[in-house]
Amino acid sequence: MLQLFDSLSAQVRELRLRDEGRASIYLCGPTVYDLPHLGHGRHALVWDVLRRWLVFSGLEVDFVSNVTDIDDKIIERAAAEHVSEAELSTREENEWWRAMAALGVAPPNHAPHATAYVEEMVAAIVAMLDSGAAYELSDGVYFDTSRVGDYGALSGQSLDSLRAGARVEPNEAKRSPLDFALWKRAKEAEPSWEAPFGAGRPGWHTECVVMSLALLGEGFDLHCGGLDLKFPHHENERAQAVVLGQRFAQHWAHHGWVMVGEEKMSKSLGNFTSLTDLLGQTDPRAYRLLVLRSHYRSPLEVTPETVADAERALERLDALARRFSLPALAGERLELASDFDFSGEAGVLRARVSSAIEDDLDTAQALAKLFDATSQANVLADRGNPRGAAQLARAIGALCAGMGLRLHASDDEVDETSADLVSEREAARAAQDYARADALREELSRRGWIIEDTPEGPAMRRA
RNA sequence: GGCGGCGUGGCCGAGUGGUUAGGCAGGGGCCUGCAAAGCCCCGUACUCCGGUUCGAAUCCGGACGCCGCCUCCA
Repeated sequence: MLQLFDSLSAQVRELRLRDEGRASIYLCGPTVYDLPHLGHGRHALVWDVLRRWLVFSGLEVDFVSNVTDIDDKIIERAAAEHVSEAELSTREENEWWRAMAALGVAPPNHAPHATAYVEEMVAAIVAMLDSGAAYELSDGVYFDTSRVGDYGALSGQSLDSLRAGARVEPNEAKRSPLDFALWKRAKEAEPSWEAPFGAGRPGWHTECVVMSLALLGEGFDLHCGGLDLKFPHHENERAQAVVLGQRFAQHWAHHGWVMVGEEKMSKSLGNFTSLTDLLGQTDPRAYRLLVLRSHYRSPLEVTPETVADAERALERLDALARRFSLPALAGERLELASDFDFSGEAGVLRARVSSAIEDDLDTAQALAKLFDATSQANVLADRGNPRGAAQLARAIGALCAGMGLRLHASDDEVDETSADLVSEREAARAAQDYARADALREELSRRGWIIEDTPEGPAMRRA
């Protein structure tokens, strides 16, 4: 079973499943007020890979990822654009799913919206008020962090040291600067929901704890998200679960940043590249490859150079797919190992890749094994073992698909004119008119085709 | 100030107490009409200073540099 770093115990340990054969995972999703950037892309890809691998390995996976569709940022942005909050969040959410689809990220089994769970959140807040873990101020309801003895456990800090580091809060009425809003009373013209403690909207931290428990139940297996969510967001979710008396996530996992030079990419720093921009000019699989070949907890540098590097690396795998005419493992369903033949060398490879991934999601190591196997398959084919080579190549394709990376054999439709040019070139070559043959290859190149002469004849692919 | 992380060959980027990471780029060769793809060979890295050890880039201590969280953030 998978060994995974757990942020709460601060060690790599086995991901234990509450229900045998079934994993329950919650991933904090986007607040939809702006375009997703490369950091969100990494976030989605890292956990998509984990999820796919579990499915590939034969587990049922309940994967829940929320959409925050009401929040201060949404209200601000909507006002600035003179559109309704709903209009803005719908638009941006569509953009999000478009980007996810382009990246090949499988949709969650559930994508709960904050606005659809307000009733449940109100009930939770009432319970916290009743138990004295929450208190009311003029502008809303706040959580009393002093009520949770081990507040800070997730971030490895004590209440005192957190308090010492807290910056001055605008709301001086809070009992502690660490206390956070469970409910914000509505100001003029803001979207709001009725509640016993006054009309308003839920705080962000309440949404995730309520929705994860509602959909996955108590003691679900894994809660994951970006490192920046560890504190305060996840800490606060956990604190609420504690005072609500509900068993919460049994394992916490956080992934690292996308870096721009020496800085974290973030919306606040304004140094971000939108996913839409990247996907417009790059094969999305190259970004997945880039993410896969670094460790999920390490910072990852994304520059035009590293992206181009990944594109060329991907080309090596695609070349393998072409050489062995690997079937396109397409389709919306997640791939299953049981659909493939992993006997012999293929099984050895599968074991290597599995043990790498199960070692705290060491996809870089897994990929290294796949590249080794790529050489191996090519060598086998070069040395007269086409069957062994093809079997290994199929395993490589399947294992890549298990991580969500689909290799492309060339299945480009060759248009009639180009096909004629290819025939002409073959004729020229047969007549040893190489000047003519090269001119035709040049012509095909201008038409966007790369032509390779193989023992089986000319092979065409899009440049 | 508190907490956490990082520093690897031209670039990206894993990992590890002694045995090849991997990719990309580069050089040489084979194959090819020439290419492409593929194969073979080549660089011999781990911030610095101490220490532990038969042996450390890997463990310990220190120094320097950098990053992040402590406020919204994947």
